[in-house]
Amino acid sequence: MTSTPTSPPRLDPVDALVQLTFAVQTVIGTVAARHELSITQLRMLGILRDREPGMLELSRMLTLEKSSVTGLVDRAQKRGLVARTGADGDGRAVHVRLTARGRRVAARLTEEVTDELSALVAGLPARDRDQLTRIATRVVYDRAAHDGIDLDEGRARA
Amino acid sequence: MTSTPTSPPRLDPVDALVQLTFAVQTVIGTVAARHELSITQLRMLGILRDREPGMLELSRMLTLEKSSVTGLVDRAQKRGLVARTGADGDGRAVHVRLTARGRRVAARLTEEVTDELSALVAGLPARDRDQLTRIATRVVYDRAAHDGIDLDEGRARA
DNA sequence: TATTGTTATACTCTATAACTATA
DNA sequence: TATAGTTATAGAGTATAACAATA
Repeated sequence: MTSTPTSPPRLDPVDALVQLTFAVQTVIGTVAARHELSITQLRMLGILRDREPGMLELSRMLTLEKSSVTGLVDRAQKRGLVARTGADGDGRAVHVRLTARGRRVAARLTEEVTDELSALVAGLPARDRDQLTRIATRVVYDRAAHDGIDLDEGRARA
Repeated sequence: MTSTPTSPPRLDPVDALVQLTFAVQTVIGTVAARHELSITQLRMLGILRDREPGMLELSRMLTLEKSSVTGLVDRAQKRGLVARTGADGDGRAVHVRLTARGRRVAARLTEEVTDELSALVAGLPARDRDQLTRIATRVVYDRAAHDGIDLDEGRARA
């Protein structure tokens, strides 16, 4: 033991970030499982809240192969959460959108994740919570810019 | 567009945390995939760096069913990364430990994750990186305490 | 009886490769 | 030819339930 009982714990920067991530993933996974959904399905529903992407577009957003997305959408569709719509002018393209039921489920998931993540950071001083949000936002935007992705692209509204 | 070009983006606190998490998971997943490992296998190897837990203990640390861990350890064992050792006094218990090869792989994974996560936060001012580490550490320790888990329990050394 | 671990079974998730249909 | 999407196939990951062995 090199630390005294009162010294604040100090994790390795990488460990801290990784373990924070696993904690958040566990929270999200628990919420998803409560609705018999996987984290991937939850992510997809989250994405579809304000977009109606094509399959390929969706695969890029989820960082998955298009064939994986076929199965993902198949299963969500079978459960009445999403629908495929034959698109605009392109006879090949298919767009994916939430059904009314999917929208209700997505809203509920958002609520529950918000509640549980709020609980996760409830022990932090308000100032630290703000810092965390600010810093996380910056990392996310920096990364998106680095990857040439516009986070607001294709959204229904800003 | 409600924001001016120069206003810093401001995500919803929950979105920011969730998206940061997905970004980190993507980084970890990429490193793992490079070695043909899943994130779960990577996590397990990380845990085993300084512990030799029983199967049940391991399942708790990974938040998985014990039967899931059986398969996980089976596959890692088949690849020569871990070994099962019949334990101390208890004839039922099995302990899991890294092989020499597993240890080398774990070290390499740690290195690569460190490099890539460093890149992820490289755009942040040093002060923000420190804040992120401090806040993440606190969340992780708070959560562990909340769940009655001692993060240093069972470790070879502090 | 309770605990530790494995086995049997059934899904979901994922990728690769080959395919269909449209552009 | 190129692009959007699906199908076929195979393996990993996961849970539930039933089981074996030890405590």
